[in-house]
Amino acid sequence: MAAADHSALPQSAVPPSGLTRTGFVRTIFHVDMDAFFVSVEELYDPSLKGKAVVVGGQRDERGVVSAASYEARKFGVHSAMPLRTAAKMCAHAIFVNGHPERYREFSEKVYKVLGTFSPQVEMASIDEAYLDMTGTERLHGPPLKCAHALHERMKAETRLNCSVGIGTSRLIAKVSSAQAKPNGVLYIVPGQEAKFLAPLDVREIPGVGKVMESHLHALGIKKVGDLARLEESELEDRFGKWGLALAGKSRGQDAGGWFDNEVGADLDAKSISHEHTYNEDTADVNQLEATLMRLSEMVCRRLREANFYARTVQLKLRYKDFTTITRAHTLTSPTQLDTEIFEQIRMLFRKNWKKGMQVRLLGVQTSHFAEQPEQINLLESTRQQRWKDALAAADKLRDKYGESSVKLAAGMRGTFRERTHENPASLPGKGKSKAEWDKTGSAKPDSSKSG
DNA sequence: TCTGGGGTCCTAGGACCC
DNA sequence: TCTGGGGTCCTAGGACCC
Repeated sequence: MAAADHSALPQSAVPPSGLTRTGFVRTIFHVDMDAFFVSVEELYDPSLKGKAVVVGGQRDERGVVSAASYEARKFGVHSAMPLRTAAKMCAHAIFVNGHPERYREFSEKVYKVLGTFSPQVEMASIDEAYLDMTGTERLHGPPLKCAHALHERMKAETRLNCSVGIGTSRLIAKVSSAQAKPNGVLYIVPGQEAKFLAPLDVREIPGVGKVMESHLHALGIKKVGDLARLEESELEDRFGKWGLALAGKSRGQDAGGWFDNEVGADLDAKSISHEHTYNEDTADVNQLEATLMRLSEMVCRRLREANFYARTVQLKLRYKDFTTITRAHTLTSPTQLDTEIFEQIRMLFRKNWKKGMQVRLLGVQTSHFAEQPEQINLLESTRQQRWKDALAAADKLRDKYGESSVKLAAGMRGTFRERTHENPASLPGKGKSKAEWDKTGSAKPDSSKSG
């Protein structure tokens, strides 16, 4: 593609300057809950209020911070920081284990409140959402008034604070909600997008992380305004497709990829995975394969819930020194059966694990989903049906009595050993273990389940 | 400071086909 | 013997987000 041929840019779905195809200015809200995990924990334990709180695990554990209270942030603690680092920076902080069920529950409450303002709601993660409020002025009044009403209703219904950003694109809404934090509302008037963005650090643009930031800094580009002054063709030459999107973003446009989707468009999951990091590295084959069995089961269970059949199975293997490999295999016939997924995973593991090498993390990922597997011969399919029935029954038991109540015989041997000394919390009667954190809540809440 | 878990999207090379 | 290009699928790795 010629660099100057901008007609090929991916801007057809949303024309520049926030106009819809029919010519109206789009009004997008981005609603972001303030310190979501911490705030939910405070509702369960009010004594945490106003204190330095770190959610994600205990101070001496292998792991990272999921969320930190504003009090803890004053000491430099932020999410994704190792727990042990956080403990050093903020010795008096209170460390709290995460409770994903609680967050999912509150996420659904949030979703319900948002649904009373617009039919086009899209949960972008467990604690943030986009709303298309285009054309709702008659019903809800002008954007700022509406946003304040939303803010109040959210507080009344969930006892949680949020921040709201309003703009003519997802990008502007998202960036402005971040500027509005905490507990604020910010409206970027149509036409003022570039002016609003110009003084911000390039890092404020969603999609610009550590690496891109340092590339840009090397070019002397620090602020979004610097970026906007550059020629699109130069950005494209240097950074390819991404550079082109970046040029659009610097002017406030939803250029390319997911950003161009209509708000609320139904996006099917592309992959389902589970992984586990050991508290202590191990080279014990039994323990390793038992973990792979357990991860395969967890993944397959979710495949069945979603009625997906996976064609591609991927093993993730991280050694003591943090070097990480992934090895994938694509099946001729898609599946959602524990035994078949595990068989592939175990083959990949045996072929690629360097025997005796200490392992830090194992992961199982499935992707390339199909609705139904191609039908194979009759004998094979009745055999599979029996497995399916058995697994459905097992899923039900797990719902009733907990994740650890049912085990397939093949996974028994090493599994028991692993569970007893590495993971006592997952024994019957002790509730869900941290290892079984299941962030399905990060996807859009499933209204068919909740209502 | 010693680095979680669940995702998405992009790149790049090789195989294979037309 | 030299010389193609395009398209699609698969795999591995990496940046990024919450």
